[in-house]
Amino acid sequence: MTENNPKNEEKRSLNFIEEIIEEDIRTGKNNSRVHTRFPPEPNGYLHIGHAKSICLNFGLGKKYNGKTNLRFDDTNPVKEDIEYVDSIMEDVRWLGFDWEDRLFYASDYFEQLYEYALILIRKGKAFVCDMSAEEIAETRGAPTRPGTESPYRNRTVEENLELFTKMRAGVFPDGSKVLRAKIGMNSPNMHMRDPVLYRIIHATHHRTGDKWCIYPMYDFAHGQSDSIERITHSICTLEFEVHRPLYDWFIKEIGIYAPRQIEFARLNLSYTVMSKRKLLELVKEGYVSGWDDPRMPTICGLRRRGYTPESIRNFADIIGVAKRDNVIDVSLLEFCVREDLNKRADRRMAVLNPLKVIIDNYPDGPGEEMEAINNPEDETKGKRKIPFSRELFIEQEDFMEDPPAKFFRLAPGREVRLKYAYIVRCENFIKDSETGKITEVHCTYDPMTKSGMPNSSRKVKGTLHWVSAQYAIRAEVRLYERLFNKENPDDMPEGQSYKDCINPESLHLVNGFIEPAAENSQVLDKYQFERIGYFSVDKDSSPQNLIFNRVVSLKDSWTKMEKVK
RNA sequence: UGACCCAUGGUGUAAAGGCAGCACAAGAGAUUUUGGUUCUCUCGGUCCAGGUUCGAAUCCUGGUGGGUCAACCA
Repeated sequence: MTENNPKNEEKRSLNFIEEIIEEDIRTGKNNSRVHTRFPPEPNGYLHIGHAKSICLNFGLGKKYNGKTNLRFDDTNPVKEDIEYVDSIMEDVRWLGFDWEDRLFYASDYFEQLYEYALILIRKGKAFVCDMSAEEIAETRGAPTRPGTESPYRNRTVEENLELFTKMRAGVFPDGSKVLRAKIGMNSPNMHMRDPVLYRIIHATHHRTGDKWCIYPMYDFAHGQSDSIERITHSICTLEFEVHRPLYDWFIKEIGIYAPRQIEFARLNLSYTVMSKRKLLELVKEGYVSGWDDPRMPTICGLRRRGYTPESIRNFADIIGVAKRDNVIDVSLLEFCVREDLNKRADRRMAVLNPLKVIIDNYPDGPGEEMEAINNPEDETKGKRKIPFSRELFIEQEDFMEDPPAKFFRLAPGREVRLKYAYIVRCENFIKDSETGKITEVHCTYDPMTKSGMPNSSRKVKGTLHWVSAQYAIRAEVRLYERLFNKENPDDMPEGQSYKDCINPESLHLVNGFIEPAAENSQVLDKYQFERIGYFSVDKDSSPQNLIFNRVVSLKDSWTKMEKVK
C-alpha cells in the first residue's frame, strides 16, 4: 500500500496497536471498519495520562478513516457529576478532537444492560445474593486460594427473576442484595469469581435522575457498552487486562457482538503524580489552588500554564505506545512546548528582577523608539516599536560587580549590547552600604551603535534585554517549578507519602516590568520573554493588572555551567 | 508464594531470523544583536543461562527482575 509511495510515507514504524488494526483491516475483520472510543468516568478532571489515551483513540480513528466516540462510563451516581462531564468535553475539544454526533453515556444503555442481566438469570448464569459486602469479600478467597460459594447461589431462576425485579422496583435497601454472575469461585483470576453485576444504590443519577435504584458495575457495563456501540478496537490501559476474560464471558453468554480489547501501558511522568485520588488530595488539601492550578498535570492545568494542544498532541505522538511500564521524563514534555512556542510565540522584553540603569550621556526626555522583530523564526509576524529612554531596567543577574571571566554581561568597564538599541559601557555603580545590594548602574552609550545603523555591528560579548523605566508597564509574573522534588513521588521511604516531597518552592511570585507592546494581552496569549522563557497570560489577568504564568524557561546553558562549578 | 503481563543506551521507542536506529537527556564545537534557535559531533543499550539456526534483540526452555489482580470504584 505504502510501498509505491516512498515520498509522503517515510515508512514510519507502527506501534503494536496499529499493527493489530492493520492486520484486522487486511483480513477484512469488521468489514475493515475501525471504530474506537474514549470512555472516561465523569468523576474527576482529565490529566496528561488521559491525553495520551485521547490522542491514541481519536488519532487511530482519524488515521484509519474510522470513527471515535466519546462515552461517559457513568455507572456510579454517588461519585459522578455533571461538572466533570462538562470539563471533560471541554478538554477533549481543546485538545483538538471531535466526536461529532457520537456523544454517549453508559447510562443510555441502562435498560439494555438490565435486559442482558435478565438473559443471564434465565440461563441460570446469574443469581441474587443476600450476603453483605464484607461477606462477599471474605468468601472470595485470595489469588492463591479458592473462594467459597455463596449460600444463595442455587436459587431458582424464578426466584432470581422475582428478586431482581424487586431490586429494580426499590423494595430493598442499599447493600441488602446484589446480582452476581454464576461462574465459579476457584478461578485464579479473582474477577471471575462470581463477580457482582448489579448493586442497589438509592441515589440520584446526573442523567437518569431517580429512575433507577440499581446500577450495573463497571465490569458489567463497559464491555457491553463497547459492544452496543460496535467498537472494533477497545483500547484501554494494562490494569484491565485481567478483566478481559470476564468481558469475553459476558459477551459470549449474552450472545452479542465482540469488540477486541487491546491494553497499553499508561503514562507516568517524572516529578509528577497521576492518580485521580492524589490529584484530588492536592486540590482538597490546598497544596495547589485548584484542578487548573498551573502546576497540576491536568489538561486544564496545562492549558492555564500555557501549554498548547499542538505540543501535547506532539508529546503523545513522540512517547509512543507499548505494554511495558514507563516513566517519561518531564523534560520531554517541556521540550515539546518549547519547540512549539519557539515557532509561534511573539518575543517581548520583560524584566523580572529590575535593576536600574542610567545612561549618563543620553538626553533626558521622551527618548526614542527602537524597532524589534516579533519572531525571528517567523517573518510574517512583523515588527514592533519599543520605547528607549535614559533610565532603564535590566535584570539584576545581568550585572556583576566582580564577574568571572566567562560572564558575558554587564560589569564595571565592560560593554554589552542592549538588544535592538545601543552598545553601553558600565562606568560605575551605586551600592547600598548596609545591604551590599547594587541599587543603580551608570553607563554611557555609543550613539554610533544603534541597531540597524551601518556601524552598529561592533562585536560585544553579550546582549541584554531591557525595558524603559519610563514606559514599561508593571506585571505580576508567576514562576513555576516542579511540584515535587522527587523523581518518583509514589516511591517514598517507609512512613512517608508523596506529600512529603512536595516542592515548597514550586511557585514564586515576582513583580516585573514589561514593554508596552504587551499592554493589550488577552488571556492565554503567549510570549517568549527574551532570554527568560515562555509565558502565558493567566485567566486572572486584566488590563489593569497583567498576570503572566511561566510555561517553561528557555534552555539555559549559563546557569547550567554555573551549577557544575 | 497463584494467574496474567512485561523486559533494548540515563529516559522513551524502533528493528516481523540478516548493519541495533530515532527522539529526549547529557557532553563538545560552529553560528547567533536571545548564553535561545539552528547545525555538526560525542557519550551510551539488547536482564541472565542454555537451546534452535549459517546467522537470534527477535524463536524455544529455564531462571532473574518489574508490574497487575483479592471495592456492592472505574
